Amino acid sequence: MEPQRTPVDQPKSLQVADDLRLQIERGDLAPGDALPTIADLSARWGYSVNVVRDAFELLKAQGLVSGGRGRPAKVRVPLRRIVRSSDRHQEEKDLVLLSEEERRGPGAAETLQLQFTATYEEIRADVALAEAFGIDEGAKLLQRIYETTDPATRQRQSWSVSYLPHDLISANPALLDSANEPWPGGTQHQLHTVGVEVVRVVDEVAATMPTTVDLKLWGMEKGVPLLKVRRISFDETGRVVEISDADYPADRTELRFTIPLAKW
Amino acid sequence: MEPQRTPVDQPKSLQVADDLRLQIERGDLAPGDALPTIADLSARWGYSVNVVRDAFELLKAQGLVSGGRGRPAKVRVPLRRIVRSSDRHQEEKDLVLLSEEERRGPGAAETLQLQFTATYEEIRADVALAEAFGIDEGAKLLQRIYETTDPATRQRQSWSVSYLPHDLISANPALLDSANEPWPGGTQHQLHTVGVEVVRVVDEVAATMPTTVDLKLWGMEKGVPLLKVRRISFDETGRVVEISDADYPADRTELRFTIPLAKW
DNA sequence: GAGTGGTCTAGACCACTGT
DNA sequence: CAGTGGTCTAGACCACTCC
Repeated sequence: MEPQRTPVDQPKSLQVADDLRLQIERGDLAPGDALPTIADLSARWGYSVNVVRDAFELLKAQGLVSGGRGRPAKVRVPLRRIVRSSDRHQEEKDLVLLSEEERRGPGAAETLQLQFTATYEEIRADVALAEAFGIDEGAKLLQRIYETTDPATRQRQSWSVSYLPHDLISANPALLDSANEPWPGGTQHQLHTVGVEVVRVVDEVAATMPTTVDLKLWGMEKGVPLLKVRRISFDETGRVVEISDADYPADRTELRFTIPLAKW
Repeated sequence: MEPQRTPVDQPKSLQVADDLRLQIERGDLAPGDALPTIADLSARWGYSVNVVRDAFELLKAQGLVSGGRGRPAKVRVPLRRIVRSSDRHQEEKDLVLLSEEERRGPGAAETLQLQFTATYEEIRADVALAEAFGIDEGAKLLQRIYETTDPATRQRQSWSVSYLPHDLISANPALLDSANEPWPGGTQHQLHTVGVEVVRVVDEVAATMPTTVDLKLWGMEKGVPLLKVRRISFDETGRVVEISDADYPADRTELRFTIPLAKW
């Protein structure tokens, strides 16, 4: 007989992590349940405590476990997700963002109200923006930064920058004043007041991991991606009239796009 | 004078990681550049090598650094992203998925061809699916699993399950045979052959971190989220005619939704 | 205060890459 | 082969939570 090879030869920390992950996926460990302690697992497996700690860290990076520092590690319990729907193409108006079902369902008592801030600034188009708009570099743009926060948890729910060509909107000075936010009807309405009609919107969706800075800024836990949406708005002539970049934490956000289909 | 408090009191591993991150963000370290070696950084900071290793691990989890095992760690170089566009609501047809610009741009010589597999199976609706479709639990469904792979890198590019109520489509036996994939015109066309017209599609987009299993399955690196899309298709009567769940690796995928806007 | 996880050290050994 | 990062140990100390 040949000596039996170790079946998989996985690192010890992976063995421990996978065992716990399977317990979580099977439901043996339910959301909110405390994991066995590090010392416990260390003794049970006969591995160094650091091995178990590495396993915990891996599970946190995978978004399966939360906790720490004095508290036992727990199976992460999913947060309620706010639905960002393309039906209302007016992010500024999105102070109540729950879907119909959720608004009518249980727990709708505390009608989730998000705190809202807007900051305006006039800037000059850099190369990237100039190209995206199809305008000259250095052209004046109105930059607007929006941020929504859940007052209950004091956690940021969204952050976005949007750019509007200045000459598009200078006809209506009210548009240049952030004190008018939130504008009823959103950007669509704002542009309408200066004779621009948005007829098409393209959303590009990506996801990345937050940096250490982001984690603090958003009050996120490790293992939660950031959803990144670049929205480009076009008017009837195909001209780009607004570009916005928005970030949403993936554990509190669901993006919903409703698309009417062309008939076959 | 009071003794000066340490300005931030960050963990050493965070100090090192943040310093490297800033160098990357500033461009001092460009994509593809090798980071200083662990031993090097350890000596320079006067910290234990394990501290620097923790820093590297953090940067990998943030998707900023790739590498390891014999090779020096390097600043991650962004992959080319395949655009999944809502314009073509026929994932089965999406064998060429590059955007217009990319198809015409440089590097379009090797017209990216994805390998495609489909697996059909008849199943019974569980509680969740029954509710989602608004049909009885235990009703027959056609389950189709699609997978696309980039033959060049042998990496999986997408994976999806879709469900169709069996009684909807049994009128056309060809629909039950996976040998007919990829069906020209996709699900829309397939349903059309049995008199069903899809008029509305709702895409729900979320993002999570891949588990250890996913990492191997997709050949992904740490620090890359998975994009998850649930697509629900409705016919003229508002009935749900198809549900599909698709996963895409966020480093190789961009989702694009084009939405025609209602006039103000 | 007892118990939790988080950080860190010093040092060992290994797997892999390049030459 | 030398040099890289990956895994692991044994043990120390700390920050925090809960009783």
